[in-house]
Amino acid sequence: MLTNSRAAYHDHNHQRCIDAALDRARDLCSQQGARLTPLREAVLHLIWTSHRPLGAYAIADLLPAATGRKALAPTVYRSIEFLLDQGLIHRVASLNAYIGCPFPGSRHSELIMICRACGTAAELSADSVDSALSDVTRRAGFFMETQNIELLGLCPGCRGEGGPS
Amino acid sequence: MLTNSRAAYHDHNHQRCIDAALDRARDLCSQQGARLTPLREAVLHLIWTSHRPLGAYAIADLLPAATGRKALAPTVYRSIEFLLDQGLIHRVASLNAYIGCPFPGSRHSELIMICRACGTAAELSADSVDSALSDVTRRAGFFMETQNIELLGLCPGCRGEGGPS
DNA sequence: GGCAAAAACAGTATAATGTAACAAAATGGG
DNA sequence: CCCATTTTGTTACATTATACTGTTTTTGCC
Ligand SMILES: [Zn+2]
Ligand SMILES: [Zn+2]
Ligand SMILES: [Zn+2]
Ligand SMILES: [Zn+2]
Repeated sequence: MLTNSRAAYHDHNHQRCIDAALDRARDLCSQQGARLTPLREAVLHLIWTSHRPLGAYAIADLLPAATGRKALAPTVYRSIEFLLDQGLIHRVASLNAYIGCPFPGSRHSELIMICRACGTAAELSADSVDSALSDVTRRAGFFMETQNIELLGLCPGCRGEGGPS
Repeated sequence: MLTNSRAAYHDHNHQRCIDAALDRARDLCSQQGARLTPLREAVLHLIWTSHRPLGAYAIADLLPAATGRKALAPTVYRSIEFLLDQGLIHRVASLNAYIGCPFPGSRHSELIMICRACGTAAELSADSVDSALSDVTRRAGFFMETQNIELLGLCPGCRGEGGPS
């Protein structure tokens, strides 16, 4: 089981998350011959500002303060497309928003747990889920290629405060 | 394992799918004291026209021919909201579209298999997936409430034609 | 360095999806 | 029938995303 839930859901030194993500991104891009330009890196940095998915127009609003240059929708979406292609971020379809991938480069299933109270999202990849999915879909005659799993619920912190026991 | 993949992915008498869905809808709504008005029933009927998810504006375009009255976005979205609340349809977030639920009324996980070639979507509910998900999310400290699983791949028909063996 | 090709970026306009707010009509119980 | 509630119609607008055109920047090559 591979997950960043520990960091996402508890107090932690988030600067280390950011630094690690940017380091991984630079490594991966140079390996792939992909160009992590200042703009793209700024967008990735913004997405990693927190563990909450960030929308494209929110990124556009935040970019000027981060880079000094203003950015309109197409510019932001081009960067997002690049980051998606490189596997550095994921799109959260149910929120129309984007979240940094904590383990890019490694093949992993895409399962996102979203807290409905605080909005924090953590990613999780587990063989047990993957094999259960492969198994039942194959029995249904379906050849699964990609998966998009978005779970809504309560994170450990928000569960304590007035949520279920 | 509960699924409508057999019907969705193979030749079948689709009129029976439609009739059965509308019958179930009428039953459930009368049980719940919910009002399945002509408009709402027409929207449900349109969504059941095929096993491909249908967008809200496509429904708006098709409604006049189906009912004689024109329908604008808010009207369509209100009917959609009603049908979602009653569990008669599901929203497919990755497509911004809506699909009829083949087993409304019964508690079931929401797992949709979408063929990227023909667009057909089938629903599947399996205990093995549910328990694997509950297990790994609980271990991650997450209290799962609702799930939205959208799988992309190839249906049996499209897999044969030039797809993988 | 100078130059051509490719890539990235900027900007305008517009498409597609979804919602807020209020008016009008239908429904159903006294 | 009369009133309260629900449903539907209508206008306006918000949000998310893309098509397209031209400009700038970068890159590889000489
Ligand atoms: Zn962090
Ligand atoms: Zn990931
Ligand atoms: Zn059918
Ligand atoms: Zn269903």
